[in-house]
Amino acid sequence: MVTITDIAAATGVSATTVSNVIHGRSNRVSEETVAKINEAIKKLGYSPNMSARALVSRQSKVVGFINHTMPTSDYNPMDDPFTATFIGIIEKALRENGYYLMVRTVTSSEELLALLRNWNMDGLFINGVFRDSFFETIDSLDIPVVLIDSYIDSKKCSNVGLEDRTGCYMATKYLIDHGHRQIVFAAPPFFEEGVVYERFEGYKKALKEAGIPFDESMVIQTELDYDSCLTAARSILELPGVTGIVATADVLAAGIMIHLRSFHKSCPKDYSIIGFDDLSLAKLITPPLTTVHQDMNMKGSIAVDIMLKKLEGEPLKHSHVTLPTELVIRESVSTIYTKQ
Amino acid sequence: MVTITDIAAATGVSATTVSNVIHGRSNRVSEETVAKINEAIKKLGYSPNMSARALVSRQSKVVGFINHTMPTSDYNPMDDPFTATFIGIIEKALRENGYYLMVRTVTSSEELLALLRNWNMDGLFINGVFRDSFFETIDSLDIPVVLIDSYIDSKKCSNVGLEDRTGCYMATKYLIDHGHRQIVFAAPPFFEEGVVYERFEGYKKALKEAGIPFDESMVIQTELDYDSCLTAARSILELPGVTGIVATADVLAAGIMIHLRSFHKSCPKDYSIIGFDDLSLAKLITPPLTTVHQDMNMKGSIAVDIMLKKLEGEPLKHSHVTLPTELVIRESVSTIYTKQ
DNA sequence: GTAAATAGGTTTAACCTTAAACTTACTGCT
DNA sequence: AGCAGTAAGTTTAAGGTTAAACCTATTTAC
Repeated sequence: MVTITDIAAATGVSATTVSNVIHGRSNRVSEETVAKINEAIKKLGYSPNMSARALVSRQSKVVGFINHTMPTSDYNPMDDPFTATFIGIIEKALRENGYYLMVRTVTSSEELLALLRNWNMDGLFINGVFRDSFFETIDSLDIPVVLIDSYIDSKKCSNVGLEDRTGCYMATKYLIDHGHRQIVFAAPPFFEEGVVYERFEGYKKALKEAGIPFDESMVIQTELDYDSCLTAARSILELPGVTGIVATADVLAAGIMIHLRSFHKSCPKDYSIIGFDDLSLAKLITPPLTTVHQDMNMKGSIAVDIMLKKLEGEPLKHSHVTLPTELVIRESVSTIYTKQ
Repeated sequence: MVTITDIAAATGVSATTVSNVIHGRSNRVSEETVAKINEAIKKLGYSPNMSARALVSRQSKVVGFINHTMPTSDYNPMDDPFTATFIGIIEKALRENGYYLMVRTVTSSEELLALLRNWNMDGLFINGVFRDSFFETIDSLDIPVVLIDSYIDSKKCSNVGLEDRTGCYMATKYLIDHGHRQIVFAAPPFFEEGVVYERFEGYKKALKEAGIPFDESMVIQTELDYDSCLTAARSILELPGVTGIVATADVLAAGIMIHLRSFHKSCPKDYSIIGFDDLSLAKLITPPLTTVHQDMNMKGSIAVDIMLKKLEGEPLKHSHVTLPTELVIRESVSTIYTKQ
């Protein structure tokens, strides 16, 4: 391993002088020496030992991407295509700015705190649903934190999220405007807080505005995998009069659609379905899925932009960003003409 | 920050003794002291400073997940759903064994070497196509390396891959067995080496066995995004007599399928299509896609298993693992009856 | 002409952890 | 009694880097 001392020895100066050159403090070093040192660095192939730097400077240049899950869950958070895309985007931006990305799943506050002590991380992206107790831990940290899709109110932590409520409101309203009155809300079982809660509120708001009474039995809780969608489809079949379905994820919409078809119910003839996310999948299924679009690239680049500004100590005005959603109209919704 | 010295002070012993307890070398410490120290660790909330450990021990407990791309490319390697799932799987296993995962994209040997010097990584997963020069660098490393889907022959590096050739052979043969003779091979433009090359060989082998002359014009090079699939579909339409399509990715198969439909060509009536990967997508499109299945969870867990064994210094017998593929028959292929 | 400032450095100590070498008190054996 | 062996530690040095304090020769200011 080539160290700063090796460079110093090779150029006949002290380690500190090499360090000064590396950090661009060249006002303290003659041009000639700077040139000599840079040459030696190149020739000997020196790169800094980040551990030593972290130890002395208490800054590691490591940013964590944290997934928070329940201890019991063996759900793979990376199965979500958005999480993955997101990581790709932030890794690139961090790298271009001299930072490194460590990916980690934690199940408790203690694990998170231990992780931070382990690595002296400079900043944190935190993804996933979490309880209030976990939030308190996050809010007490003194490093930059950017939350993703979190609905917890914090002065310190930034958040990058979506107009979930409005998005789902638009989707539901679109169905209502097309004559649907009996509309199922299909979602994974996280109604108490966060993204699903907000979307649920949007759904209920659209119903209320149209004077349609909210019916608890219209809520279908389901996991997102293919088999769970079958169960969801069965439940929907048992509800009389349903013509519309709002699903909080495209995979859910697509899964329900395909299983309904296996029961000889077609979309949009028998059921009109709207998804959420606008995955590439949405265009590829038949019929193409009407869905609420979210711009993942935007989400990623805004999140990393906030992080980098925080890391460089720039003051931020808007650190709670809520990105707009957009209803993308394709062919999974039909109009119902009611006799009147 | 609570350090080992704080624990030492709190319990009235030396730092070394605390270190010994932490590392389970308790034969050198009395039971009473062990208990006292453990209590203090818990109470004060000590976790080791990994930087200091790495500095002195030259082992960082960091494993890198490296994507190799061309410097010019702004393709996001994480957009591939497999890469993401893979990362999720290995992160979990590494975590359970006391390791940390750093995700990084590199574009050259120099970047990789610098990264290794930066962090003293203990091991490396390397993903993506790479040239021979890059391979030489990898092969010269003295830490465990597990390659993913690489076809470069190395004694030192392990590899976890797929029976790509056989998979694509089966797909092509399946089309031939169903009466198809004019079969397009659609793939991204990496034919010189690696995964695509192997699949291409499988395609040609099936053709040859059936006595069908290979026709260069049947090869369609295309990127995987939705719009590129349109171009690919157009090219296919211009080829007279084509009835079958082998695509090296499900997204490609699905994209071509949907665009062919926009030209009023249906699958499997006008074109029979086979994909590769068996993404969740494959079940959700219409018609459900016949495709070559690969078991990503298996791939991930085998890869991380090899890595962990290597990290613990266990000797390995089989470190080049080629996972079998399986043709999953759905509904995107029809039989052609030729008059004779 | 002399003090002050500046250029261009060097020396030292610290960051936290660990391995190696060293110490001390006691037990057991002959 | 004398010695080896062991239990239970401690001390020291090292790992690579950096900030703070220090040093020396030359230049500038008046």
